[in-house]
Amino acid sequence: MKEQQKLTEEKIFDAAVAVFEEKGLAGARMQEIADKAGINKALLHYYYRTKEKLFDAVFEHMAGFMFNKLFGCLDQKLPWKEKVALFYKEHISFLQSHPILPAFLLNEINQHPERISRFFTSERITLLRQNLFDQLEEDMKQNRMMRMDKMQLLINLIALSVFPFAAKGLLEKLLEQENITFDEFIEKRKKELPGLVINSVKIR
Amino acid sequence: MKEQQKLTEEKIFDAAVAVFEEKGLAGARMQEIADKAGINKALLHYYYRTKEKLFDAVFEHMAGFMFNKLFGCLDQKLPWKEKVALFYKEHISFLQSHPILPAFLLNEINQHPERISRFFTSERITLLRQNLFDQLEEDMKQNRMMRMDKMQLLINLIALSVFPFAAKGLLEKLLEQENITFDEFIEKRKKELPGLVINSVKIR
DNA sequence: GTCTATAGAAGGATAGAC
DNA sequence: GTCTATCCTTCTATAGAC
Repeated sequence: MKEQQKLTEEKIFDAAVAVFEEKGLAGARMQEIADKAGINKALLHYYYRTKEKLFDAVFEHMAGFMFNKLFGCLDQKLPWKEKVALFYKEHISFLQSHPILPAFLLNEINQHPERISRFFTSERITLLRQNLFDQLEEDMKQNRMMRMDKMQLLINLIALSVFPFAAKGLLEKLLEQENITFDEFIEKRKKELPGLVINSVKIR
Repeated sequence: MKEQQKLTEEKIFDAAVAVFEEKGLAGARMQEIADKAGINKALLHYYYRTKEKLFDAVFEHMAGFMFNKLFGCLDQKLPWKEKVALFYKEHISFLQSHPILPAFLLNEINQHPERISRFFTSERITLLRQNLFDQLEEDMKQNRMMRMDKMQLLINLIALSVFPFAAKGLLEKLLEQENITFDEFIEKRKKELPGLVINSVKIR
């Protein structure tokens, strides 16, 4: 009954997450999702009507997961240096648990940018300004860091952590030649990035 | 005759580049490529046999285009500071002319990493070591820059320029709220990145 | 709620005329 | 070399029994 239904719907959803993450909307097959969930195709449509609707549910969930986590780290009330340290610690650990999530999201967003409008509301941006940009402005005014465009700084912060995951396939090929694993590379990165970023905006 | 054949094959190829770049292998439709080339589906198969083979030709060409340009900038015999300046000038200008190329390549590489083995040979890596890493090692030894992992530094360099393009759809949504266009954002970035990167590895 | 069987559409590929 | 017409597989979606 209710309990069993929950389980089936969940099994479908989890299988859909796995397949969509790996293959994307266009490349995913309903049959593969059904197989992975241990049920048949008809049940997918019973619970989610269409492939698109199933994908929407998956995308919505994963995008929320990612962005809430990301903004969550940046919203903390902490001095700049500590905020950077916390951000990379938390955020990269999150990415290590979900290594192909960035590639999936970036690709689907490029395909249909309107999908994320709901996550980048003006309220969300206002919050970002209050919790991050105002703080940076204060630090710059006090000469505690180099004056620079705050949005550029935010993108730098994110690029340095997210890009290696978005380019995981490429990076692994590159690292193969150096006899180092992706995980080792990321682990080292997690330690080095905070110092690097703080250094990059230091006034000498 | 020969001349006309060249033109048709070229029209197909160009149309295929446009459609595959936008939709990816799985999302692209032979019909759309044919329409864009101004011919019919049958001709696609006459020239390229299968969708896969057409895609292979497109991918091979675009990947070569991207990586040759990228490594080309880094191979120059120039002091570190000038190399960084040249790299961002050349490389970002290239990306501005091909803004959706990174997203396309990264996605297809994640889907089939073996496709790029041919571009990351041990010879190519050896060249990179000689032309970039050895130089960095020398600069570090002379205390002209902070000691750090050279591969990490290379990825930082690339992440900062490539990520905004790989995340173009997302970034545009974010910038919308700030009333700034993607192009303006990139133009500013092109000016600011060299100083930032050099600063980030400076010894104080 | 879950299954089997199948409809129906889409898309890749080919045959054959010109 | 190029076209029209069509085949055939794949995939989404539904009908209907249990």
